[in-house]
Amino acid sequence: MEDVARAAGVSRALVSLVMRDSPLVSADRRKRVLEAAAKLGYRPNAMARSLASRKTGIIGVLLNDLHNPFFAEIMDGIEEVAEREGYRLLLSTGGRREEREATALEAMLEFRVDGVIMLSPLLSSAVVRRAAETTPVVVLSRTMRIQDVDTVVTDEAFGAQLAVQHLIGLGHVRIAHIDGGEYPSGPPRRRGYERAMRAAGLKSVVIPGDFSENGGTRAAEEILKMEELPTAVFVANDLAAAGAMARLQEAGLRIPDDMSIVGFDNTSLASLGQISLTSVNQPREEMGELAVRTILERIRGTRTETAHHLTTPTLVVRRSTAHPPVSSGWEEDAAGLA
Amino acid sequence: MEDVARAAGVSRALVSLVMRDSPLVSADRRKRVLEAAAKLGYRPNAMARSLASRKTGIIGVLLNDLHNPFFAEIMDGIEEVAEREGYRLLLSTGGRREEREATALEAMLEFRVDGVIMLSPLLSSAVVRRAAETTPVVVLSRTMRIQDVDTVVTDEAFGAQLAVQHLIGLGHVRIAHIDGGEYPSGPPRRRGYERAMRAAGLKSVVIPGDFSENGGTRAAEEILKMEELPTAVFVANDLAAAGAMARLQEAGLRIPDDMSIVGFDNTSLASLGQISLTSVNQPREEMGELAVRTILERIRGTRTETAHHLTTPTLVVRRSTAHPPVSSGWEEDAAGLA
DNA sequence: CTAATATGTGGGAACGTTCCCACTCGGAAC
DNA sequence: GTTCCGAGTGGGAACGTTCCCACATATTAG
Repeated sequence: MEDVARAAGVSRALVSLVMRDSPLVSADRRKRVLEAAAKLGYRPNAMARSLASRKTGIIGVLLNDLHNPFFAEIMDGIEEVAEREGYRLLLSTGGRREEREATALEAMLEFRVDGVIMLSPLLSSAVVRRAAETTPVVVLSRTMRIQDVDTVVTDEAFGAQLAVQHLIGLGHVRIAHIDGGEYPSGPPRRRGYERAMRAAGLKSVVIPGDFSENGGTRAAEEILKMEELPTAVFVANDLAAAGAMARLQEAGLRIPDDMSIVGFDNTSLASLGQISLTSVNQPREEMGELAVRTILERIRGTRTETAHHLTTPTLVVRRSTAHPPVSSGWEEDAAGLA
Repeated sequence: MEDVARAAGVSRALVSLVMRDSPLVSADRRKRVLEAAAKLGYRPNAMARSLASRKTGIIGVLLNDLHNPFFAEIMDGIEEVAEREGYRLLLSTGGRREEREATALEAMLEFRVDGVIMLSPLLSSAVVRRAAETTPVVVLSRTMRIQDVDTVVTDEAFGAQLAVQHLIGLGHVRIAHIDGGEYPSGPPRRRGYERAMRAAGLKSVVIPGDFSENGGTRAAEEILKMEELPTAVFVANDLAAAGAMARLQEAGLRIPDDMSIVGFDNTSLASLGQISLTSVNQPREEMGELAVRTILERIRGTRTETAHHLTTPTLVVRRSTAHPPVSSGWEEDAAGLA
């Protein structure tokens, strides 16, 4: 910068103003500075800038699992707003392991990011609270009621109810649920399922899962061992639903003729032609955008109360659900129920 | 840091040494410093540290498309080695748009990252060359022969040959290719296909595609319009293969009975039960690890010559390929060829 | 023609570290 | 008992910016 100033025959301060394109510089000098900068191949040092200005212009995003398309789609929304608002993103992955997540978070805090967005974090709420003392924090896709920690979540339980009600409406009565274990969205989805079943006077059957394809496959095996097969399965997410579906088909069941399946998240996986999975949609891009806006309010100090945003899921019907098989003998009763 | 030093009754320099766990500090003082730091909630400022030490301990990773599981799997390898070697990752996405990629790259350079790994970048080689003048650069999954730009690529053409030879071995003669357009891996895969076809004395038929699911679907429509259908299709990547497969099945073709399909990348998509796609495997995790090691050699100055690593693809056979239908009347000729 | 007001411009002190060098101090060697 | 040594410690100058304030210059009003 020193060199650029000298080459352009101005002071350091002026170069600084030009680099941040401040409007208080005359067109003439601005041009001279830019030319000198280009000639010398000068590139501002973001570290020094952040140090001096005490802000980084960076929002940290704690990503859990790069393999789950759900997160990629939320990122689309995050990126768009961040770019528009002139913020950079520092992504980091937790790889579904709490300890690694903590390390990644710590690194972001050492970088003095202006805010942190956590996607479905595994972190204990104590750790999150402590982070929030230092910098604004927004948690996405996990309910969390901590002072000064804003959240953006979908009404997971309601989504589960939509799924169950859709199946009931088709005439299903024996509806099983492959759950997501204790990962953040697991319990609320399970509760939504149980509540909807109870409301319809039906019996809940929960098979443990873990949001992974393999988990879905294993759970499907459990189902195949049941002495009376369900006619429909509501699975905690699309990935597990795909796994379960594959296993059930392999066992000779036709989907949806012999068994209906509903997933959750409506990821790109669900819309694949070969899978064509009925699924509960979350407005992912919108959620990502909302998260950035929420954190910007904090960063800019526009808001100080804690905010909790709840988005509403919808159901997307595809070819994996249909009426239960006639042979099951339940159709009429079920129709009556719907 | 000042405060911590005062609280522990030592000098700033000593605190600095403790924070970097230098061995030249007595156990007694170290303990005192750590306690003071914990009590005051002190967290070193990574910006200041980088500024003073003139290195960041960060490797920038320019990611193209978060939606493609291929990149997620490479990231697994990158993360593992980076973590083990004590480097942080600064991810950034280009979203398959050259301009955004350039912005993201510029941002990394402003941060003075210690090196940049580019995954299948769209960037012009001039831009890459310029970046390489500032900081070590490794390009992954795109051939590039620039002084001081190291590369890690799979032998794409060989992979394509494996795919074609597998189909020929099964007896196919009319084998079409849905290509990847001008995205980095498109041309080498197309050339590999053409070469293998020529070597077998067969006629190449290339349908344009773009590595996306939709592109695959559109290409499949082109195929359906052909007056003599091919009995096998080699698609430039798994995503497009899935799209094509769905469209062909919708048109009533059975896979693999009526038509065989081979993909490329062997992503998690290919192994999904419903898709079960024969695909060319790239050692993704290994490639990620290799990329980090390669860049570390540069960062540490262990090597100064430009390095080009070539990994060898393999074929993973699944249920999407089989002998051509007997009715095609070509089986015997083809068997003779194989 | 002077004073008051816009506009730009420049210098110096932060920002929170690391790095370099000079120093102290206890113990070993002569 | 002096000298020497090395482990451990402390002070001051970077690192490359931004920010604050004072200043120079040109423009306008009285």
